[in-house]
Amino acid sequence: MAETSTLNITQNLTHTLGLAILRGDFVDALPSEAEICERFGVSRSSTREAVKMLSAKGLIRSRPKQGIRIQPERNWNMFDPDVLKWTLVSKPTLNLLREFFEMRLVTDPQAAALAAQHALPENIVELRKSIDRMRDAESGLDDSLDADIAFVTALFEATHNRFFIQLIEFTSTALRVTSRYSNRMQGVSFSNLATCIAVFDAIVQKQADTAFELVQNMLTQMMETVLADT
Amino acid sequence: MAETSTLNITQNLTHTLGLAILRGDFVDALPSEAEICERFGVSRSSTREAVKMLSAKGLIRSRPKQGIRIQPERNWNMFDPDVLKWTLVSKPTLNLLREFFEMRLVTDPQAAALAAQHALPENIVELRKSIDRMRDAESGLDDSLDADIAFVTALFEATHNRFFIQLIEFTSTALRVTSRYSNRMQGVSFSNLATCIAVFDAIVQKQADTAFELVQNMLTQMMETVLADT
DNA sequence: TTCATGCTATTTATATGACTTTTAAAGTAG
DNA sequence: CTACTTTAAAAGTCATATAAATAGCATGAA
Repeated sequence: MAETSTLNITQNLTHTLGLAILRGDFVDALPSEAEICERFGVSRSSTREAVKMLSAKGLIRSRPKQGIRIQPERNWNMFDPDVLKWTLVSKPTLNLLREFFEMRLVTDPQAAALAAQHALPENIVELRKSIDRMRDAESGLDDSLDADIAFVTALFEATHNRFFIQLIEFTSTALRVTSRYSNRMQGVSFSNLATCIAVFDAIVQKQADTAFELVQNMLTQMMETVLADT
Repeated sequence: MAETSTLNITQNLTHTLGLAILRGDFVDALPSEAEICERFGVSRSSTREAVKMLSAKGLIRSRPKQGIRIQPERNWNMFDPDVLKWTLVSKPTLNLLREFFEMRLVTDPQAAALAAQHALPENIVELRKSIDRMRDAESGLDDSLDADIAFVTALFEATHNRFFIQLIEFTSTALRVTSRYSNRMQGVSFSNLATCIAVFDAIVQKQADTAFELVQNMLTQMMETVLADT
């Protein structure tokens, strides 16, 4: 978690409206600025700032006379951690999980392969640390989810590709939210310690193909478990 | 293009500041709100709204007393079309192109495979239309870049996976910007008409593996051409 | 010294009101 | 029926006042 602070008014309104949009509470437009102010008891400044934030994430668009209209889903920035979180919280369907896995099944094996090619000593250090944490987690000395996320983080950082690195937030947000909301997802990430060690070894030895296949197999198996009774 | 309107003050400031951040004009913090107002001759409302937009994209974070600080690059939402555009415009390096291709080399073949599995009749119609446009483009009756983007769009829509669909904006933004700023990228997308037709056929016949390989080969070849003299 | 506690000044956060610009839709002239 | 004009609704912009958060300093006790 670590989200220390009490959210301020603007942040609060942003989350409330964002979640409401994702939940489908509004058909194709939001109430006018004035009405939002009244309904939520906040000033126009805060309302406008919240609207700007949601615009920046592609959810809405506001224009004079037309009001605040919801954008077609294509424009929603699904890789934005907030948007992803609102999506997962509001519609945690099996279908969404399937789509999420379809994406990871592409990105994660390739991340492992790129890591094997581009990893620097400091990346190896981080990977080793995360493996240690996973080992600790097995004996209850560390949190399993946090350890998994640390491994994914170290793995993706080792690719030295900014687009893959961006996916760290994507993946960890999804893991955190789903693990909190769905029993089905408990412990579903890189929980297999033995395989992770094998991936680590492959990366150290710069065996990209091996790393690729190990991760691919691990995810395929995981996906089958999670989506078993579709 | 089609971006009809003159940008308003807030949008303008957002782009100016966003680009400046990506260009590295600010070390680790932006000037204070008050100073931004003065320097750009805009009101505080507009300044704050622009700041909120950039915060929503993960570029900055503003807190009382601390001011407006630039976030670590990990938090930047690279899949946001604006952020991607600013990145490409400000640092169109060969390395960035490499990273972009590494990503497409993973997503596009898998998109083709998923399209073969999940495409509905309407998706086939759109794919066919885009192929027609590419054919037109060859004889100068249509714009080659637009036709390519139409193909990518139809392809990714056919996956029926919202994360892949999100990548449409990512890919088309990158194609549009790079083709405008770099001669090296001229005509670099799906320009090979014959292969695209083959991909289309594979999708129609639900041959996921074939579609996957065709796209992968096409992109690999394209990548080698573009990154030839690294 | 060293650590905690309270003060202060700076910067963003919030609220309010006035005015401007954009634009969909109604109205009007031809 | 078309093309132009008017109107009014809603967001866009500006200015100002006040509140809240907080980094850094100062003060004082152990």
